[in-house]
Amino acid sequence: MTILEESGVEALTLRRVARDTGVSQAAPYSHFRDKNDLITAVCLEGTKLFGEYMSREAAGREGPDYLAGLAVGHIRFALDHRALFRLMSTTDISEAVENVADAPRVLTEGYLMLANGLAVSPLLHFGSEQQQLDIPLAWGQVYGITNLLVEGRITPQAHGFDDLESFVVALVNRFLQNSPANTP
Amino acid sequence: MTILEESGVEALTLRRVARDTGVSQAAPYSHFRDKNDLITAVCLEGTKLFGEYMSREAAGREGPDYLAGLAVGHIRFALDHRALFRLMSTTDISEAVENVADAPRVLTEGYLMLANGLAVSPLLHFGSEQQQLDIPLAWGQVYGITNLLVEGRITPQAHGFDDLESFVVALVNRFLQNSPANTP
DNA sequence: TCGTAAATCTTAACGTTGTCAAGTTATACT
DNA sequence: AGTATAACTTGACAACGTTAAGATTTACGA
Repeated sequence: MTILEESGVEALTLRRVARDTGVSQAAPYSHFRDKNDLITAVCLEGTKLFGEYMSREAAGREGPDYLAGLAVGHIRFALDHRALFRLMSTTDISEAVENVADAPRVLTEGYLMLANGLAVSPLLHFGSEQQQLDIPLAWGQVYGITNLLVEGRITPQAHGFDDLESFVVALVNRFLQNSPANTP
Repeated sequence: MTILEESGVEALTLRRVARDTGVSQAAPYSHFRDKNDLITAVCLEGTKLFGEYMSREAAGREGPDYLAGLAVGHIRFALDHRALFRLMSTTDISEAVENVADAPRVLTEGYLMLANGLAVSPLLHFGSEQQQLDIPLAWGQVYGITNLLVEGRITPQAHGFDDLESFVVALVNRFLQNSPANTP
């Protein structure tokens, strides 16, 4: 995970890991089935860190603020660990999670934490049959903004904001402002 | 681009391209500076196709429907060409675009077409100073939903829809329903 | 028409990677 | 004490990106 952030994805190689550990080229094969297994393990680590980011930002907040905190944590994690986030976005760890002891904990952290946060947010206290659409909608909103920021396709500066924090907060407020719970 | 869709990204190799063309291993270096140059070229091709998808779906529509068409085209392209979409999402083609003759055309197609579509959509006819936030918000919404669908993290079935089309239409309608232009 | 310059291709080689096979050491348990 | 299991080593293979040196084709002006 250190390699990933210092040298990028293309440097995350089995031989490099072995070299950095001061061990021989084929040694990692005693710990990982193949390279994909290494990547999966890194992604599982990332999932925990991801959950920590979101928990930290959302802690102590309530209602819409809780949701905003999750979004800020989501985006901050992605920007602090771009390569890891990209890797996690395109890696299927579902079959690996089934073989992990603390699978439920891993699952409730990370992405599903956002879904859980949505489930208890005032965004859904509206009673419409369309309300279940708000879960993928809000999830996709955060996920999409995160991706656009990570890939540099949008920037706070291009929209008249000095720092990331204020930009994200403005976006979240604008998003929540549009939600049916706040426009009855 | 055919290789990409039939065998995935890891199969998109200079040597494979040479082999499939019936030419020798180093021949591609007469046409591409390096592998990254190959990828960039493929992404440029993809950008045109991307624009065609969105144009096709949005053609003949107006107002909110135009925006919905763009979204459907966006998502349909990504699902029809997953590997290509993923590659395009994580490739910076900005410096390549500057050296291409029809740069403006390429730019207005693809991602920026969505932004342009937003600029003329009723979503922004509200006069608020926050309106400029709606561009990244709507862009991120479509982009995020697309990613979640491509990576299989959400499915139409999981939300009670039979096919993709109806699911996307419902999402877009729900999204537009929440926009300030429609909740004055 | 001929010759030259550019574009395109070929072969050969280098270093790096993922992966496997065989054998070695160390650790732990009966 | 002996053995099984885990962790490691060396060595090798094919495939990849990339470069160098040279051959071939093509186009085009003298």
